[in-house]
Amino acid sequence: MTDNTDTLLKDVVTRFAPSPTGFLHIGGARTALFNWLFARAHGGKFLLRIEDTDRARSTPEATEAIFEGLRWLGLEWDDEAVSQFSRADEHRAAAETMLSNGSAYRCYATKDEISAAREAARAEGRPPLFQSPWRDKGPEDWPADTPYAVRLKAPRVGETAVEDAVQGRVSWSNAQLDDLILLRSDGTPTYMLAVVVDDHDMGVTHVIRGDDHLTNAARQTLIYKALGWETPVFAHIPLIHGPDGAKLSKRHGALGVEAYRDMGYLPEAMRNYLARLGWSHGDDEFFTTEQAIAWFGLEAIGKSAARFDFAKLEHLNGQHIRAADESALSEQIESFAALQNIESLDEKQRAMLAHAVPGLKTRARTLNELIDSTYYIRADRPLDLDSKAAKILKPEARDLLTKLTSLLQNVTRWHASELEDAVRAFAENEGVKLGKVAQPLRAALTGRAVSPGVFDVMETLGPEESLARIADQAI
RNA sequence: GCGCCCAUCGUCUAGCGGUCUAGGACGCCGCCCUUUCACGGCGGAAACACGGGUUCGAGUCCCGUUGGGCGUACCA
Repeated sequence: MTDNTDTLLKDVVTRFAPSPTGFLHIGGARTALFNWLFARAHGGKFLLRIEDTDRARSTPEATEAIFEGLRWLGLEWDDEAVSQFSRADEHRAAAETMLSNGSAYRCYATKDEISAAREAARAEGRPPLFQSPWRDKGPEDWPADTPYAVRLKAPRVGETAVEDAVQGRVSWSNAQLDDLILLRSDGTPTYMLAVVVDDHDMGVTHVIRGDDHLTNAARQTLIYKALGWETPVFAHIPLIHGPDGAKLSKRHGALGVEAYRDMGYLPEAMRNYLARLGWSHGDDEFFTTEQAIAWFGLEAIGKSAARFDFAKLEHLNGQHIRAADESALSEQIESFAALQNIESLDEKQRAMLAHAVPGLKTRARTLNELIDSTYYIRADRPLDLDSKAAKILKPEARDLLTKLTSLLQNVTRWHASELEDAVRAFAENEGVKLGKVAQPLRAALTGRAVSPGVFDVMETLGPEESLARIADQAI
């Protein structure tokens, strides 16, 4: 049983259609996630289409970055990714159909004429539309050997409405919608045409995208009508803004998803955080991807833009780190370290890591912090002490360590609890607080003033290494 | 300019006319736990943008104002 009221939807097909002009940014990732979640929630398909019709700006590197970003996020798409550019023939054929059924026409207007008309309209406070004089012309009027664009013959009266699954019914007076270009004068299809033809041919049932496309939905509805096709369900989701409420810019969140990977965020945490941005399921904040799939529905998507908040992402990431399976987390730590060109662990250290992970993971919010906290495992003797650790190891502290050594050598079972008993007894004997000996121990053992419990650290390190490190600092 | 959309704590949000002296989460503050740092637990400060309606009753419906966002290309 799920919360989805529309589970009976058959054969759901969603798609993510980025243009390969840069990395996969956070807004795109969220759009992809919603499409993926919706498809998975209904047992449908999640398709990927690369909108590469702008040849000048599209690059194969960007396409690869999008693939990689999606894979890292765990948003596997079904079927092969479609290149929109490769479908230009189909787009042109659709334009021909419209030309022949009278819903499109040849327009010979020049760029200058068009912009002059728009300027004039704007100056008079009218909608800045270009009303082509070629709209009602016939073959007898067409100039010979002159390139022309193909325009949609959009209705000039009445209104066009979009029944949007998240925005509700939104309508425009047709006087606001102009005769958009279908085919450029060089014969190449425009985005507006290509999207409609591709979504139709790919069998897309639900178009879930950013609400910056809302007006396009109205324009595209006109094209669907001209072609005699049924429109898909539209769902325009609110945009993500930067922390200052303005558009995401490079300064804050407009980073590629690989940047988040490099900052040490877990894919499952990203999915959780991104899903929660604009969508909600009651008071649930922390959830698994399986739960998100079970709960996801278009009706629970809000209408207002959300700001990206790193602090909350970090908190959620910490929660996912804590919830992560420990052996899987150990592997993630190692591959993340490799990514950062950190020397890989030897067998002994790997065993230590496995032993230490439970104590480490409650202390880290990112993989970076986790790696940092493994310093004492990867460090070679003698350890580099950070400034706080050096401060702790005053002469009297070193003196205590020296006294402690023989006692430690006699501990029969090298386990945290026995070690704790021994050290506590020692502190009591010396008439000092436990902290007076625990802190120097920590500094000697880890080179830091902060670490998991010292007795756990000693257990992880084992007697030989522990005693050696203590000896390094003892007097 | 024209069109469209949005508006609950600093942030993400719950709320779908009465159960709201507005709930949760992040962040912040305090206390507890404690060998450090975290984790965890407990408590606190913190919001219905404003003005009109409608209604017995409005955070919830309507209108306006203000603020913000998006669109307005032979880009996608």
